Amino acid sequence: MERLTIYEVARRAGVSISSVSRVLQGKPGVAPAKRERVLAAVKALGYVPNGLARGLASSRHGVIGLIFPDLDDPSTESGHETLLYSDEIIRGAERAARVAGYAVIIAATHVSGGRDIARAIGGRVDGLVVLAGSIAEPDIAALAERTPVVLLAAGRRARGIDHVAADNEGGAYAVTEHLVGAHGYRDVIFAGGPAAAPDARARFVGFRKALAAAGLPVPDRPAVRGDFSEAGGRRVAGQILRGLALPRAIVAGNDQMALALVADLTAVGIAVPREVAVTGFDDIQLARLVSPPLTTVHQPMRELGARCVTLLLDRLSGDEGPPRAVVVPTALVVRESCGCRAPRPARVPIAGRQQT
Amino acid sequence: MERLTIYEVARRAGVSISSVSRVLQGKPGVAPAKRERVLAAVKALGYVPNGLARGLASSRHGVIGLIFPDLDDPSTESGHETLLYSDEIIRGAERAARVAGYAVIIAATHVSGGRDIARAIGGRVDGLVVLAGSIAEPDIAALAERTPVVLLAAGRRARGIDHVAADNEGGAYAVTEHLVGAHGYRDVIFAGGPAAAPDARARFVGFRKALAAAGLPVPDRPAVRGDFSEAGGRRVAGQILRGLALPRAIVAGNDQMALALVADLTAVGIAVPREVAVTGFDDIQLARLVSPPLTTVHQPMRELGARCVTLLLDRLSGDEGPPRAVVVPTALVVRESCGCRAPRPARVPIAGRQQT
DNA sequence: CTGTTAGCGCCTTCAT
DNA sequence: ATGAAGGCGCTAACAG
Repeated sequence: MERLTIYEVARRAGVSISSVSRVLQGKPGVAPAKRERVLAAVKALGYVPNGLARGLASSRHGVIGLIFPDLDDPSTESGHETLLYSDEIIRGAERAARVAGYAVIIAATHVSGGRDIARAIGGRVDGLVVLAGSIAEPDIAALAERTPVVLLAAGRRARGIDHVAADNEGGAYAVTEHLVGAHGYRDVIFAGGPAAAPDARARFVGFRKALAAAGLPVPDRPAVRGDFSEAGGRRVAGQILRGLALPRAIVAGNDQMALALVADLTAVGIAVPREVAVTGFDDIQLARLVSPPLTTVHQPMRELGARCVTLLLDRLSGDEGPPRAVVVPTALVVRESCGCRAPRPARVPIAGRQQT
Repeated sequence: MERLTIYEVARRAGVSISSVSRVLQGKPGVAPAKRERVLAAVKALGYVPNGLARGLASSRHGVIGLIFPDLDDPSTESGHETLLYSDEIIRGAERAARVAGYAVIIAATHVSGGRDIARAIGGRVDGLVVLAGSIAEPDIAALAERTPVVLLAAGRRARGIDHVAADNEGGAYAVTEHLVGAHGYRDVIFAGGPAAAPDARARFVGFRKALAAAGLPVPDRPAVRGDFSEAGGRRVAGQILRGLALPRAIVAGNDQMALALVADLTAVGIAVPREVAVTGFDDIQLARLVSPPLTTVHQPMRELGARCVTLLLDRLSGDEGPPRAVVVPTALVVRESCGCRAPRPARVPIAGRQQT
């Protein structure tokens, strides 16, 4: 692990470091022969330019920071379903970044709050993608003054900050419409998420609009409310079973709740979707594995991550326009929990079953 | 976003840049009064040291690289269950790193293979944590020559490279023993993962040992084999239903397969666990949401990520000892798919059900 | 305790 | 087309 610098390469190739630098950056103005020799030397030595020095000299980090909430931290607004997808978001962001020659650095906000992350990665990135809930709004604003920032999935778009979000309202509208339209259910309720969560609100809005469009009575607020977690779903199930009249269909605020709902409903002998239809939101992996497969709304997490990065890159390359708000479309995924009959994979007849 | 350097802070505080530097690094040897003034200036200016310059000067990036396979890339050994957890791994790694003052940079390997990532982040990290399957072994070896590398979840520990893995064998042993011991099942089969996957093999080994310990016949290879994916699980279900005699219990190579198995078995009217018990491996979130809740083996993904980082940090701080192989314990999670009766949450009697 | 002075490794004018 | 030389912002000896 000896130090290997551009000087070494230059010496090996018998040229000046300038030429090496030029070749490495693919800049023109280097004789083909020389270029070959440099390349050969680089390969022979296994030389990789020092990103630090390179960045310092060009005053460009080549790195984008990704800030997301610390899941284990009880003080953060956790339970937010977005968290479940940070993996996908990260991948989407990473890919978009790499295409543009950027790396992605990640940081989870800690208890201490947003001030920390400034120190943690503030000095080593060109820009930041901040997941909603990871940093308090005032802190974000402060951050945004010194660094380009794109907010992901925040509700009310912070003033003056670029913003990317999934079309929660449209998605909720779509499922609800499917329920009342395609299936003709009239008694449909919404199992909401945390009152504070922007996504949860947007979904409820979509739900109401769909109801209104169908000429059905529009509730002022969710019939029941969970917290986007499995526990929330169970609690909601309890509420429904205990007090409410059983509705014909339930639009759950997210898949986790929907799944828990289905589980608890089924456990007490209520058939889903025959007696009660249930839909989710997010399209988590197991939504299609459970029985019945969950009809839900797909969130393009990867694309969300990617869009954040491209937006950020635009800013980095000098885009000075007014703050943008990008809405990434969601998609209705019809499976069976709504009452539809999806084509099931052919079942092979059972061959031999010994024991019982 | 004007440039703000240490000089500005020094001027504002009426001291030399050295003092500012010392204060910022928490080094001793600065008069309390001066220290205060510096801190005040820093805060007033909102100064954040440039990580690039800092790194260059101290020849320490303060960054750890995390390499994992690109999921969408068909050429990578995907379907590997570890991938499902990269999120958890990342979080574990990030936290451990942050505690030590390091940031984490991530990169997914692309089709092009491992050579790329060297350029991508090679020059900007102090060390690398490489998830198995993301880079071909020879490339890893090459990498490890220039940078400290820790391998995560690789099978045969590459020669001379630090290595961290979950106790797959022990976990498989534990579930299997539970099945044959606690439940007394004798006809137990193993639904394997990809033949090449090291984890899959280790789990099979544990399975066999448990069988041997119980005095049962030990198969040479998995009765059926999937690929760790949901599709794999379905395929396995097909095989079992079609050709094999139905066993009393199935130890699936991972949760995804187990879940798909349960779904397909149930779909054709086979009761789980009454007729066939099924167990998984990994303990993914929904393992406990499905019905019946899945008995499985918990993989401490977060801890795996953290251990990789701490191991790496040891190396970075000069540990020159022989390569280490850390095995992180797994844990049996008994739920219901094995035939156990977990305490179910109390069911509230149904209040009012209108429509049917 | 404090300030001065070299670099860290590379990019980038600027001459040649 | 090519090389020489001056920073980029900071840390780390080194003198005071």
